[in-house]
Amino acid sequence: MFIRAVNAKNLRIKDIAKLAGVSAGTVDRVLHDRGKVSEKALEKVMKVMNEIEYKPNLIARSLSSSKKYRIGVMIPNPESDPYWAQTEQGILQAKSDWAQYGIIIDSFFFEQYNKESFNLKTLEVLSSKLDGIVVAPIFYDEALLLFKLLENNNIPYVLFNTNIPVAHALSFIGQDLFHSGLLAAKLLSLGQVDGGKLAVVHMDEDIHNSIHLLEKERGFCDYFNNKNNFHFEIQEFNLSPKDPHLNNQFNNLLGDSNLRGIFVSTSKGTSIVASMLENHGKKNIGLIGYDMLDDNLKYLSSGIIDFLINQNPKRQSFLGISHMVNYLLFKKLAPKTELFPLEIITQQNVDSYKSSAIH
Amino acid sequence: MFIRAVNAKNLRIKDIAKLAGVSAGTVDRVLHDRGKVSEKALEKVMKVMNEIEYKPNLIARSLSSSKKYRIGVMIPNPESDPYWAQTEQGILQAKSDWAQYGIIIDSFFFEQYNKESFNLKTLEVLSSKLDGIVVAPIFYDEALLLFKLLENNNIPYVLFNTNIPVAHALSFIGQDLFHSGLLAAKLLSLGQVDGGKLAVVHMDEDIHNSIHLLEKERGFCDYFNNKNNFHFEIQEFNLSPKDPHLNNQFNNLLGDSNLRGIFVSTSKGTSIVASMLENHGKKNIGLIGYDMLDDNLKYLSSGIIDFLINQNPKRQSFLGISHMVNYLLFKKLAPKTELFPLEIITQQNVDSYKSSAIH
DNA sequence: TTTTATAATGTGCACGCACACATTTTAATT
DNA sequence: AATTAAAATGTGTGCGTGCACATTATAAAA
Repeated sequence: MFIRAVNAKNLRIKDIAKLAGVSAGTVDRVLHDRGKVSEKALEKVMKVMNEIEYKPNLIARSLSSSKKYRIGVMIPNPESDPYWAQTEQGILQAKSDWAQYGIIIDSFFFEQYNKESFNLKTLEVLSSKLDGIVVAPIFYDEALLLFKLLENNNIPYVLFNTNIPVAHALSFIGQDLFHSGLLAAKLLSLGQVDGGKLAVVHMDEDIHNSIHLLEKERGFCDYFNNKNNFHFEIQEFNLSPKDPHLNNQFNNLLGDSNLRGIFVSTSKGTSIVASMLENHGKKNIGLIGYDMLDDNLKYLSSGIIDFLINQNPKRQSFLGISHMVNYLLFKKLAPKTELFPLEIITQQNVDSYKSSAIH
Repeated sequence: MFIRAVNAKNLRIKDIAKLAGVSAGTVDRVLHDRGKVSEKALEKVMKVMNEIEYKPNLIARSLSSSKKYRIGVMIPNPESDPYWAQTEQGILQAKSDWAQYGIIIDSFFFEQYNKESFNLKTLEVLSSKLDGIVVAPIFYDEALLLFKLLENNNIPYVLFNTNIPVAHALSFIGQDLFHSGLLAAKLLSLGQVDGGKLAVVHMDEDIHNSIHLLEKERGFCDYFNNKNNFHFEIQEFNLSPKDPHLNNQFNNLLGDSNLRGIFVSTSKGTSIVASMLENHGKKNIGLIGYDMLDDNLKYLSSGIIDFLINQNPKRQSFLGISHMVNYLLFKKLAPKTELFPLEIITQQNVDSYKSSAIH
């Protein structure tokens, strides 16, 4: 028969102090490990702490400290790409949501295809005296430099969109790209009775710098390697939207009468390929791409795009910032990696996603 | 050239008082419409309020009032159905999340197929002096009675799972069931080249009381009505898991060599049908059902179930409670209806959903 | 023992708001 | 003009923490 504070509720620091026979100040020092506590006192407080499950009142805590935190967010210029425009939506949402908690959010836009601009922004960020950074580290080496500098200055940071596992980030928010490609393969092969040719299209300025796109391709191919009942030939295309020969390359690709389906690894590329398909009047070629951008939705509803995989850029940035806020404000640690579900968007459920407030 | 408090930030009640030339008490009375304010003072305060966009510090507010709110949650007994067990997970999550904010959550379980038990719980809830109710109102008439009583006692309530639009609920959380059925139809017809028979199976004790299941069926049929290139015959089956003739009825259904696919409208029914299919060794019949219950996931990974539509019971209850908390604690109004996206679960993305912390 | 440095402990205020209560102003009545 | 009631306004305290600062105990040196 032991006595236990089962219903232990609402015990304040003051109560702990009384129970331990010390002052609130001493309890505070123990709680925050500030030192200057005798062994005897420490023991007494610890004993009470173990008996009573103390849960600090987070509201009181954040009111008391009521520090104004500044968070910096680094993403590619949202004006240059609708994908990043959606990311910015999440930032703006977070901004207004957290404003009342004294959180100030500053955005830093670099150029999507210009590594040097990332370095420039890194310097800007460093000199801005921020309390935390949330960043989409799309340039590997440049990001490593950023991380090193942040760590030197003891500034916590959160990653999203692109994972860099060697970083000491508080958290990463994004998707499992291998499985993303795998899923695309499955969806593209649905309803395909006999084999043929499938194309993987990367529409990016610099594919060799984009490990994440290749990861999607790897997943895509993996699906067919494990299904020996399917007989598909898979071909990779690296296209650049600025390439003057783009049209020729497409003619090449779409001219193949064996072509059964196309998987596009980027959101912006998806609508470009869709428009090409539309122009060529090819309606019987499957098309899978990424994200609920306006252009993509248009082609989805007209049936040219069959499926979209939603990467949820808006929610990624929003959650990244929220994790940082929770860390700064409430000292709550976010999960080290938070992988978003691979959401499948099709004509029939697209509206349910569009209207959903939780996205 | 007008002067505007654009950067209006962090203005406290005290500041408004000073600006308006009154005391903080007067501002407080205006803010909360407590009366006892002269016209002159009211005008002065209002003028300042309009110039400066006052945003109360919600943290300070909730600390100050620091009332202990009690919320009641009514759902069917989670032990009788894994779907409701997941719902309970959301309740438990909310319970631990909000505990530190002084929110107390009490659960009230009624019997899934017993309307009278709902009435009994209604009385219990009423006598429990709760500050808000979150309920899955699966019995229409009985729920109306509950609502009436709650309204008489000025107790706010939130609905989830089943919508009852005539209620004056703060909010409803759930899905658009018509589109849910529509989506099921699309997915089931994927890869079906020629026609055949499709079955809609309702596995419920009392289908006539379950308008929501019929809504799914309506959506399902609607898909084929709009696609005259498909030639499917659709047949409806109302089965009860307790029916002694269940096996016979299944033999009847599965014996039909024209059967191409089955759509099951409930989560529990999905695994039951799946097990029957497995027993009959029918692997070429498409199967679509609901929710990521353990049994369903087993059949999904073995390929008997092709797709699951995720209703997200856990998140529904969690969000329902969160809406109530935000209303009580911060006076924040939730959207009148919050429709969850129709999430498509398949072998290839199921893991990304299972590991996702945001679900 | 007295002095002095240092470690340990305790006290009090601010954070912004809500609400109770005290005080002052106004108007009505004698 | 004096009294009184009511209306309007102002003041102060608590909510639980965090943190700065004041105070006390302890031990070492004189």
